[in-house]
Amino acid sequence: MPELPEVETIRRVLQKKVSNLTIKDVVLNLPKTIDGDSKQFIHNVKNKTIMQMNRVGKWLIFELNEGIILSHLRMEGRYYFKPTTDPTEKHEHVIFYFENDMSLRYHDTRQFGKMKYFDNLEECLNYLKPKVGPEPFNATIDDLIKLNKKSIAIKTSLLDQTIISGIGNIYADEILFRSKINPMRPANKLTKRDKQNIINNSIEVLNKSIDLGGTTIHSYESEKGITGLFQQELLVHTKKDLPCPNCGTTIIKTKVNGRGTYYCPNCQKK
DNA sequence: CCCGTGCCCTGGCGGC
DNA sequence: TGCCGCCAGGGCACGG
Repeated sequence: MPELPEVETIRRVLQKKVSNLTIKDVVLNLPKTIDGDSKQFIHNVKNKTIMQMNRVGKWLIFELNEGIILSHLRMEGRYYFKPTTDPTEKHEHVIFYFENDMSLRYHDTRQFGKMKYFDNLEECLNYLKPKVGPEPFNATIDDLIKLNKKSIAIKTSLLDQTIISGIGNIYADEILFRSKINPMRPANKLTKRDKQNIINNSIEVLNKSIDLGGTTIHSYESEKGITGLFQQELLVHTKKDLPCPNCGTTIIKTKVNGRGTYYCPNCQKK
């Protein structure tokens, strides 16, 4: 489940591997992965060169010498860089073949991820604008003013990418634990200090996770054979029935808006 | 506008 | 050993 640190890790890896490579061919094994006309997509990216990799929130951006590929991994999307001669494996839905006998393969078991082509960066960013709010690194208390009108749980608000972008289910739990805020607390019941704590802890958690190459839970791999080390830094997420590292109280697992949620009932009182 | 629910999908796992 | 149902949850469509 790639969140900002995982996508950033992938961006850094791909930046080294695919920069300056020219796409000689594209094979679409699952056309619905493409948002828009899939035949047109192939035509648009063929013979283009990948100049650099960028990222906005959880969205990955391939900047071509002409045009943009925008990619969202959703739950289980991954990229593998392999020799062209390697046989196609199950769930490799989009394969880019380069001129150097290497290939980039988009692998997605659950088929939730999407790719979309844009003629230029401006169009791509305009598409993202209404979907993606500021990342915690650039967020201020004023960006959280929207929370004042929200009666929904703060955890649910943190997952709303239009308010703050890049946080997913794992980091939301970790950020709220570090901020000593109950995940079910209504967003409009937060104090100014709570909001500042959320921003500060978001920056800290995301940065630390980026440094460690992300988190690995269930299916996530930044690259075949390499797993994220932030897993070892998790304080509450996946820690059901284990003692809180802060006070020793048993960590509870519950659901908030359908999402598995872990918290310490003592440190994160309502 | 605000909010909750269900959907997309596959595979892993627990229970029997 | 096999089958069934549940769970994983990012983003979006839809309905109240």
